[in-house]
Amino acid sequence: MNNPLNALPGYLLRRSSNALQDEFSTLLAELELRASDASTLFLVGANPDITPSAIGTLLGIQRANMVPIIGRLEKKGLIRRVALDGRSYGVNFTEAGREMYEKVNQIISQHEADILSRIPAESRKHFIAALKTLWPEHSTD
Amino acid sequence: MNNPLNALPGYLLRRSSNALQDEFSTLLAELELRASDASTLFLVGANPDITPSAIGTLLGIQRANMVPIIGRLEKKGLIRRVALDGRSYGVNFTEAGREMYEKVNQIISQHEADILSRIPAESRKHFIAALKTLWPEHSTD
DNA sequence: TATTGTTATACTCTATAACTATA
DNA sequence: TATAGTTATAGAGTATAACAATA
Repeated sequence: MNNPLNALPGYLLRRSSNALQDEFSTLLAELELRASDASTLFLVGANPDITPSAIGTLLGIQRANMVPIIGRLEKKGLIRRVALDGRSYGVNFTEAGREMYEKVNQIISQHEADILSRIPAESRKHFIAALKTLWPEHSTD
Repeated sequence: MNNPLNALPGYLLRRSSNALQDEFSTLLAELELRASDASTLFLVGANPDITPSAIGTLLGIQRANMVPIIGRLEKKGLIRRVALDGRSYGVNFTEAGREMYEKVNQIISQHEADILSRIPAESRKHFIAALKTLWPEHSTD
C-alpha cells in the first residue's frame, strides 16, 4: 500500500501529536482527569487566582468552553472560586486540589521527559526551535 | 501571566499541530472539502481501487467512520465505487474527482513546502527525524 | 461601552457495538 | 470463522450567538 502522506512533515506532525495526546490521556485516566482538566490545574498551580477567561486565553479555549471544565473541577472538590470583583472570580486549589496538582505535575513532567528521551539528543534543540516557528503565538505570554 | 506550558515540547507539538490543521482546513475551504476528504482523495490518487477499510487503516480512522467520508465524496460526484467482490469495493475517481485531486495535490504540496520553509534549514532534518521517533507507526506502510 | 461569566446550540472528529452479507 | 461495509450511538473538543451583571 502506497502511503505518500507519511513523507509529509505536516502530516507526521499531526499523527505524532495525536499519538502523544493519546498517551497523555491514558496517563491521566488513573487520576480520572481529561487533558483540559489537567492543563487547567497546571495553570492554576502557576497562577493562583487566575480567572477562567485567562486560562482559556492561555490554552486557546473560548471562555464559554471553560465553564464545564471549571464546573467539573469544582464538583470534584479540587478548586474553589474566589470573587475578584462583582463579575469575575479567581480559581484556587482546595487541599485535595493541591494534592491532585502535584500528581498532575508529576505526570506532565515525566511524560515530557519521556518524549524528549525518544528524540535523538542532537535533534532536540532543532525540534523545539522548529515547533516554535510553527506556532508563533507561543511567544506571546 | 505565567505559562509554563509553553516550555513543554509535547504541548508545543500539540499547539503547532492544531495551528497547521487550521491552516490546512482554511486552504481546503475554497474547494469545499474537509481535511479527511482531502486525505482520502490523496490516498485514492496514490492507490487506485483502494478500499475504504484500507484508507481508514492508513489514516488511522475506523472503517465505520469512513462511511460518511466516502458518502460525501460520492455525493459530490468525485469518486465512484467499483465492486472488487461481493462484499468490498474499490474507490476510484470520476473525471471531476481527478480534477479535484489535482487541486488537492497542489494545496497539500504548497502547504507542506510552506511549512518546511518556516523551519530553519539546519533544523529540518532533525525535525522530521524527531517526528518519526514520536510516531513509530509511520514506518509500517 | 466593554468585559466576565454563562447558557444554549451545533458541528466535527472519533470510539464502540452490533448487524448483514460475503469470503 | 473472519472480514467489509454499514448503522446507530455516544463522548469529547470546539465555535458561535446571545444574555445578564458588572467594570
